[in-house]
Amino acid sequence: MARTSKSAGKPTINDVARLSGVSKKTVSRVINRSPLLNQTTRQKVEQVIAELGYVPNPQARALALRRNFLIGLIHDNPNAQMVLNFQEGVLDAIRDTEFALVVRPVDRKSPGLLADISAFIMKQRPYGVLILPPVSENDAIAETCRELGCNYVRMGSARLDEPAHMVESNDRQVVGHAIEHLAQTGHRRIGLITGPVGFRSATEREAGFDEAVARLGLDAGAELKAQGNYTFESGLAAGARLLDATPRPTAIFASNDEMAAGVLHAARERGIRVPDQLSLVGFDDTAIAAHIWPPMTTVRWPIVAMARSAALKLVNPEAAAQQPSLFLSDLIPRASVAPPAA
Amino acid sequence: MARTSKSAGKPTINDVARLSGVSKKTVSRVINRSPLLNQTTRQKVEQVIAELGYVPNPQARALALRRNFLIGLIHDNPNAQMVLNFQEGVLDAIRDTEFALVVRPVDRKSPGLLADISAFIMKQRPYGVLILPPVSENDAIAETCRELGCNYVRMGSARLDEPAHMVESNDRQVVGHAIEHLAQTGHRRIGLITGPVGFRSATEREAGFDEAVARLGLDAGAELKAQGNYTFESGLAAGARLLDATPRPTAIFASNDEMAAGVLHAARERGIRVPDQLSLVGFDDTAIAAHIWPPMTTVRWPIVAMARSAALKLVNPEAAAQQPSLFLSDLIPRASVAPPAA
DNA sequence: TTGTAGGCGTTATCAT
DNA sequence: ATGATAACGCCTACAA
Repeated sequence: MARTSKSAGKPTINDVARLSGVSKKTVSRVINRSPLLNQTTRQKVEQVIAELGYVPNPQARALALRRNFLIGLIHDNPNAQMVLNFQEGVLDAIRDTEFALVVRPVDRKSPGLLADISAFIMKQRPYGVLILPPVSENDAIAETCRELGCNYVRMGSARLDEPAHMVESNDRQVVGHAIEHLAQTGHRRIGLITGPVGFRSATEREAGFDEAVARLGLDAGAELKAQGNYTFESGLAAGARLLDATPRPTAIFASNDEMAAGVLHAARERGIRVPDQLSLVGFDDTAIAAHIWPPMTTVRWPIVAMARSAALKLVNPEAAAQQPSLFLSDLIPRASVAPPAA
Repeated sequence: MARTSKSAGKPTINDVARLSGVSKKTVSRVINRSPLLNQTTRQKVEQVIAELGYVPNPQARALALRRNFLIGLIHDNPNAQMVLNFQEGVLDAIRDTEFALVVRPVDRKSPGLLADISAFIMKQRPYGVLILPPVSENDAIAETCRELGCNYVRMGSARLDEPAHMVESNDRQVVGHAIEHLAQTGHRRIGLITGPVGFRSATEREAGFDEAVARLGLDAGAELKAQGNYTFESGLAAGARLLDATPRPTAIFASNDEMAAGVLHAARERGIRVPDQLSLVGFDDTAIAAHIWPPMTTVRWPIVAMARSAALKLVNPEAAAQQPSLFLSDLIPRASVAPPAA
């Protein structure tokens, strides 16, 4: 049987129209669920669509509608699991829609960063973009999006933008909880390993630490802080500095898990047992946190939920207003925290 | 000044044509680098393009050319770092082209897997798709791609398809190297933790193990093998089984790093010191391998290079023939291997 | 070397 | 409730 007139290629709206004896526009109405449509007509067309296995051409739609259905994901590889979890959440939000997710890794240290992102937006003309930390903290990128008329949502450790353009976590507060947890376990001398200078996540976490230390009246002092940059090696070095001090802290909060793993190594090199002689708390709940020894207490962002919400803000303007912009992180207690040695 | 005639919206090919006093077609030729073009004309048009900031609309191009410039990445989250490294490699290959990378996570255990992938291909009509293990091992997916006329390249632990559709690693061989390395260090009783049944990577790694054990005349026997499924927990359980046997192996090869980390825990629970009393080798070189204690000897796929090559096979048919399909993995020696206790 | 006419598959406008 | 016609922005065929 003649499936389509021109036997080659995928069936088009014309094939459907001809075979169901209606006009293209009517088929288009069926596709787009126009309310003013005779039920009989609709069913007839839907049947032909099913028989033919017709699927609308997204490029043609994009051209006619003057907007496409691609969501861009811009990131500079914060950590692999975060990016993947985020992708999962976005996919969850756009499942069974015509949207697709286009990834765009960038290099935040490249001088061409803005040009790179501009080129991406101009070339692909995404429906909107989602921006992950740490590049999300760069206001110039948001400004570029606005100039190009590209909608965007940023993910970050604090409110960097209007709620419509943000999904944020409460880093400051949750780090406070982590410090409280350590204090309740008996620690009064707690060290901090900070994140890299210029990262909002780093300053938020440090602020949460400082506020909690002050609030709880814990030991304070510059010798209890060491600068890190979110890498394992920096955690190793910073941990060494903290652990070689006298008196040394009985607990350390590292601003991410990689650095916490570095601290763990530093402790082991010195024969300091965790958690007996040193308690340790990380941040991110990466795979490493659960799989090192001892399993590490850490903080987890609800990344999938944040991603889902971020995608909805972009895709579904009506639902967007209902979406929260603040998401609460959780402290995940594991075995790296114990009362300090007597 | 009048930037474009209809002041609204992005400039189109018509704007460029009008302002440079040539026809659309000529502009089109400039865009597409047609060789038969007067130099003067070309420069004039290029200047107008630059002034206007004109960027061709990819949707319109896609429609006219009857193919778009999206590359699909289909995966079932093997491990986060692998996916991200792969994305990086692909982006590297398509940098400064009009291609973009669309990610499509799938659930290999879902009964709707094939339907899901079909829907993706029919809806997005990608230029081609890249498929990561373990879903890449599913021949039905490749068959679906072929039926839908969608080009594809699979990544895997062995040759699953024609070279044009494959980038593969030499798992079997490199596991052999790993076992040789252990044997040269003095081990003769080596345990294996296998990957999940039905995974080609698992069978390849096991085959490499078996072949090496036979070739080197090492201890063999069912009690030296334990079934895992690539998770930390399965490594913990399988490691327990191996370590509770008498005599116990002096070294264990785990078919991935997560399981190796589990073995490390199992050893620690039993007071067995690594590497003094037990040597350990993993596979994948995930972040955890380098950051646990002791840093773990493991095997690394050249994922970025594989991804780059896979993308080129898809995108650049001329260069595709030059692309290798076999990529050699490396053994990364760290501190988890030492001579067996005397 | 360049231009004209027509088409890619869809949607919007304005009829009927 | 449905249809004819004209976009959308680009490319191919053919003509000049």
